[in-house]
Amino acid sequence: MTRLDNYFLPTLREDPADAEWTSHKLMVRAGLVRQLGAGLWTWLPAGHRVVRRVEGIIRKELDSIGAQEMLMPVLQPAELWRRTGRYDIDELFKLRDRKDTEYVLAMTNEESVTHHVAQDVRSYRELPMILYHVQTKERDEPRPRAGVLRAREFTMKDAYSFDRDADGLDHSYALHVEAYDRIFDRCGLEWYRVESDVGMMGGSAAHDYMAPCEAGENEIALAPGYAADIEVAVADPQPVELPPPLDEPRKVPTPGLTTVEEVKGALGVPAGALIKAMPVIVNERMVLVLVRGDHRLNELKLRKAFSAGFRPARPEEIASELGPAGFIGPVGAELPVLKDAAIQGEGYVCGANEADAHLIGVAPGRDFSFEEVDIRSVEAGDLAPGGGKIELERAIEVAGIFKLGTRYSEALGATYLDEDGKERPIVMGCYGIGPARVVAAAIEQGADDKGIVWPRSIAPWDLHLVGLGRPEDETMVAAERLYEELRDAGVEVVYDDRDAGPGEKLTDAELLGCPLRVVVGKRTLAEGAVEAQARRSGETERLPVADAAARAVELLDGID
RNA sequence: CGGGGUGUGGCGAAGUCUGGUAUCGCAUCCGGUUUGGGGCCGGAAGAUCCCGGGUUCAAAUCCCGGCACCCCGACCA
Repeated sequence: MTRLDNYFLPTLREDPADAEWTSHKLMVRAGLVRQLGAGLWTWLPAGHRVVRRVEGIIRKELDSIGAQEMLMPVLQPAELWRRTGRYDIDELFKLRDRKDTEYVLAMTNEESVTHHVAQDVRSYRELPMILYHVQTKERDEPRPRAGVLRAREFTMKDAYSFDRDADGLDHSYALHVEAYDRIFDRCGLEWYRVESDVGMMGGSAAHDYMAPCEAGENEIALAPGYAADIEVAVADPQPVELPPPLDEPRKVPTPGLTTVEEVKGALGVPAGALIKAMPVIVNERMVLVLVRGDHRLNELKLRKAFSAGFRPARPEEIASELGPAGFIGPVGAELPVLKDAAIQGEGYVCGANEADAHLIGVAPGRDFSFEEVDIRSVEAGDLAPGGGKIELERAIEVAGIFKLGTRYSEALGATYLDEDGKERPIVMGCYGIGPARVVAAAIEQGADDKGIVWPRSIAPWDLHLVGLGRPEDETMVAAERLYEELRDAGVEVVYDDRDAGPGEKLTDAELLGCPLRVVVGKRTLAEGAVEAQARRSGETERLPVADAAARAVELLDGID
C-alpha cells in the first residue's frame, strides 16, 4: 500500500542520454532503477517490487517440484574453483583478504553447492534432491550493455539437481522444463524454449528460454515444431541455381573485386554460386574454411568441428601461403580444406589465389579435396528438421537449463553409495533464471509510446489511483475513501496523493504502467462516478463511487 | 582488447572549431494563482565546466596524460 506523496519514485520527463533500448529508457524514466556504475544497477522501491513479484513466481513453481531453497555466500574460497578448473575464467572476480588468502566472487554456484552435497550426502536414499537459491552473481563482463540486460552484478535464481544416474537427471530436467514453462507463462512473457549450446559446462543437453524482442542479444531460429539458438540450429539450405558446369575451372578477370557482392554482380551469378574461402589458424596451422557465398560462418560450429579454438589468418599469413586476400580459393591450395555441407554440385565461383582473378566452373572433389562438415549458420527460409520454414528472431535469454553430468561431482568428490554399497558420482543438472531480464523483457514486449505496460502478474501495483485536485478538495476526500476501500478489498494499490497538476499525475500513471488506472476528478465525481482505464487496451469505464472498489476488483480480474 | 562517441547546476542540452564575466529548458525552494493532460506570474538557491599537468595576461574552450560512461565488434557458464 503506497502513497506517492512521500515515495521514492523519481520519474523523468526525458529519456536518459545514455540509453538506447526501450526497457533501459523506461526503467530509468519510470523510476524503477538507477545506475551506479557500468553494469551496476540499483533497484528503487517500485522496481524492487517488480523483481520480488517475479522471484515470488519462481519460488512458488520451484517449490512445487520439490526444490528446496537455501542461501550460499557470494564470497568463496578460490581453492574450490581451482579444483573444478574454473579459476582461470576471465569473468571471475578474484580478490584477497587481509591475510592474503585468495577468494573469488561467485558467478554461479556449482562449486559451493556441490561441495556441500559432497560433505553431507552419503546414500542413494538421500537422492534425488533439488537445491536452489536466489543470490547475487558477480561477473567481470567485458562489456555490460542495455541497462540491466547485461550487468556485472545481478541476481540469479540458480537451482541444482542431484541424481543417481542419467535417467534420474532426465527426470529432474523434465521437472524443471515443466516448472519453467509455467513460470514464464505466469510472468506474461512471450517466450520460446530453444535448443542451446551445452557450452563449456560439458553436459549432454541444454535449453535456453528466450523472450523475443529487438533488444535481445541472441538470435533464434524458429519453425513449426522447431526452435533453436542460431549457434546450434541446423537446417537444409535453400537451393541455388548454379551456372552450367565446365570440364575444368576457367580463370576470369575480376579486377579489384573482392567481395561476394562485387563478384556476383560482375559475373551475373547468384551469391550462392560463390564459395567464400576463409583461412583460419588452428593449433598453429592454417586451414581453409569454405561456406557458400550467401551463407554465414558459424563460429561455434567451427570451433566444435576443430575441437579447438581458432583465429582468422592475418593478411600477411594468407599472402605467404595462398595469395592476396580477397582472391582466395581452394583450387590448388596446399592446405587442409573444410567445406560446409551446403556446398553441393558443381559450377561454383571462387578466388584464383592470384590478384584480380576468380575461377568459374569449379567442382568440389574434382578440383580440390576436402572434409565436409556443417559449419554455417542457418538462414531465414531454410527448411528446419520437420520441414518448416525457418524464421530468425532476436531474443533475450531469460533462463537456461543444462544437464551437467558428473563434471562437478567428480572434481569435488560428490559421491553416494548405491544399494550394492558401491560408490558412484552424483549426476547433476543446473537451472538458472535472471529475474532482471524477465523484467526487462516484459517491458520490451509490452511497452507502448506512453510507457510501460505490465503483465498483471508482475506489475508493481495492480491499481494506480489518481486523485485530481488540491489536498482539501472533495475529489481528494473521495479518493482517500476509495483508497481505503481498495485496501480493504485486498487490492495492491498505489495512490497518487501528490499536490501536483493533472497532467503530471496522469502521465506518470501511464509511464509506470499498472494494469488499471482509476481517476477521481471533479468532472466525473459531479455525476457520482470515477473513471477506470485499462492500461493495455485503453478501455475506459465509469464506475459509480458507491461500489467503485468492488467494480475495480471485477475489472482487474479480467486483465492478464 | 580494437573502433567510434560523450563528460558543462538534480535531469536534458548550448557554448569548445575561432581562448575574454557560466547560458537555456525542465526540476528544486519561497509567495501568489491554477487543477481532466507536465498551466501562469514574481522572487531565490544551486556549477572545483570529469581529474591532473602544461601553454597563456587570461582556459569549459588550445596541448599532454589519465579516468568514467555509452555504442559497435571481439568475448560471454
